[in-house]
Amino acid sequence: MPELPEVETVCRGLATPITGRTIIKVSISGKRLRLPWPVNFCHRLQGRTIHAVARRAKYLLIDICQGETLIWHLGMSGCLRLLGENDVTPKHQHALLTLDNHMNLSFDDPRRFGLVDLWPSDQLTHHPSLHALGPEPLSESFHPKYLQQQLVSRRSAIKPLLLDSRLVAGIGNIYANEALFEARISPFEPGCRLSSTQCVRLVTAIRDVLLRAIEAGGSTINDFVGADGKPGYFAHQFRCYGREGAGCSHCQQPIHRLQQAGRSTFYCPSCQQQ
DNA sequence: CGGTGGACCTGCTGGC
DNA sequence: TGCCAGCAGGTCCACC
Repeated sequence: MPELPEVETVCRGLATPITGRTIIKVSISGKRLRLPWPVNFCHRLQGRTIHAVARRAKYLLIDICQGETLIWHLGMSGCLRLLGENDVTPKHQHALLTLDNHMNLSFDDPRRFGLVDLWPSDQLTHHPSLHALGPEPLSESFHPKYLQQQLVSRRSAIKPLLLDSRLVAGIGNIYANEALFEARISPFEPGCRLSSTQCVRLVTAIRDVLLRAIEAGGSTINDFVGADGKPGYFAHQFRCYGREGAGCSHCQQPIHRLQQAGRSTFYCPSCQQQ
């Protein structure tokens, strides 16, 4: 579910309502997520005031003052949202943070691929999950020349390369497919064979697709909702992802689907030729 | 070193 | 209706 635009949607949705609030009570399911729960997690959060909410790649960073930051990853199926006192408890809720205005920050994650960690704020770049991340795709450091430099020695196909967070952080399967479609580049093209023109088109397409998705509040496929519980609407704008057999919006030829490095790749064989 | 495939989990869908 | 296979937005690790 959550790729960069979905995490950005959650981040923006949480920032105003929770910044400045104090955590008065914490409970967890105790079920293991991708990492074990931090030692004394509940106790360490109680009484702390939320100072800021930010995003890095697909990680939410919640600064809880006194020099510590909550690192929160939603995995494949995680939802982090605000619930009122009378809202129904989600079926797979693993953490509940009660704030001093009696709102509850609820983390629900059926597949338990999510990650929660507590880390010194001034050491965030050394966190094992954050230290090797490449540039943010919406930042100025992700530009066509950078991309081409990174690809010059990479012989594998461009699609799986876009999912490598060391090269560029936060692009997932949906937006890799959509960006390559928009740039009219074959997902099977070896990275090192992309021309500088193609790199320009690809960087532009990645930015465009991500920005349009953020504007639409992310993509809801089965269950994604923002911090306010509302779904995202970008799935309505998918041009290739999940559209196997449907007509390409440019040439009307059917969209194909293949497995590539274990993940589904959707593409138009006519518009995205090698 | 670079690339692939499996593992981690649960839930949904479609076919029989 | 019920069972089963296949699939899913992410990341890490072992293996070639």
